[in-house]
Amino acid sequence: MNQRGTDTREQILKMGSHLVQTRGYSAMSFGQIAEALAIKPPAIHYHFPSKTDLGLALVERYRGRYRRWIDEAADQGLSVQDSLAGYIRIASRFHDDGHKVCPVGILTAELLALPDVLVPEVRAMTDDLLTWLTAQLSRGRSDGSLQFKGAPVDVALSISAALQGALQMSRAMGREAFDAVVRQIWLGLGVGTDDSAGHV
Amino acid sequence: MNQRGTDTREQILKMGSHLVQTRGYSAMSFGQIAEALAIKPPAIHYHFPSKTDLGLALVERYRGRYRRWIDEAADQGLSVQDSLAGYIRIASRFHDDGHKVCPVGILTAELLALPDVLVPEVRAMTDDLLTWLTAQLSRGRSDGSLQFKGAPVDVALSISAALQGALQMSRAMGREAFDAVVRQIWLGLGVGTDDSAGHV
DNA sequence: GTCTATAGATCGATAGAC
DNA sequence: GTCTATCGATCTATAGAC
Repeated sequence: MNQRGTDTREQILKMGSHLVQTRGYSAMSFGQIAEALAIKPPAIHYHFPSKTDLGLALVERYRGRYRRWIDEAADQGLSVQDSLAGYIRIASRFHDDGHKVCPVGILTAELLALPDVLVPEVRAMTDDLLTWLTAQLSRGRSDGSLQFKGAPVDVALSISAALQGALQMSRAMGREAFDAVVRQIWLGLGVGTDDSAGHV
Repeated sequence: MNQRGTDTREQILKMGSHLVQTRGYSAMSFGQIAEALAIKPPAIHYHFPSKTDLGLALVERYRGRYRRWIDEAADQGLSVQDSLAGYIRIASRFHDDGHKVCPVGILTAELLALPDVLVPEVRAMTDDLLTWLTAQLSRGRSDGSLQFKGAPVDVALSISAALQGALQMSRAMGREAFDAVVRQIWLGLGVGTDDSAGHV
């Protein structure tokens, strides 16, 4: 209820999310979060009893935000191409925002070092993403706005894997690497390279 | 020179490589390596003064092994398709060997948490991979064994990004996820789905 | 080459004052 | 809600015996 407290909890989540997407879950610590928020590490334990609890809250937060984004896109009645462009734009913004990577990418990369309770949550988050993307691809093939070979679920897997890998590799190879992968994604969907890739 | 010592150094590298590809560089520790090798942590410092030195040696090892693999493939005069199948098979074996991921994938995912001196080495390793793959794709397009849209370097980026992402995601979604991405890669290269994906 | 002993830092976590 | 104080574990690293 307390205004300050609620804000601190949110700031912890925000900083935790930032650290996960930049340094990874293993390299994220209460000390780093506390320093950034100008509080002491034990204060975090009041909001999240353990690091595992914080990790769980972060994954739930990612899932919630993603679900909200999906609902908004549905409410706006976006075309398949615009929906996909919006999805790709999220990844693009991750890169521009301090070379962040996809939460699914970093958390699956670290999966074997994560607390056990986090694993099913990461799986569910990945599943959310794939279910939505597969539905969009099916819709696009049906309405003729997309042309591609293979099963929609296979293409959804390929696109999300490529985007995650591209975000990670572009840290070493630069933004052009990410843009190149986006170009190939649109090419593979039979969509011209005009502005479909979506600029900011 | 000492036989035991040389062997220990090699075993450290082997275990370190395993830990990097399963848990990540941040989560890899001298303690874990020492325990697996039935030695004490300080013994590792004799072979590698610091964890950074071990990290550097591991990246050099990855690069060396990859270069050797490339040379062997070149010596055997493999076709483009067989070369690509071999490359994909490496990734496939990673997954089967304890759900390992691609070293480039995990190290770029953790790049912002790595010691500075490791960054250019990871970049060079990534560049090695892309240079070879781009050359293979160009050769395949020239000799007519591959058909694809876009620049060879863009396709190389897309394929390697997709494979890295697929290895990571398949930890959460199972091997079928990896196989699906491999199918789409071959489809995108205009190659039938016969045995080109390479079994084992 | 590997050991014991030890240092110093950081980590996640708890108790209890305020 | 946040603090100080403190704990035990783990981590990287060094010194010196064997």
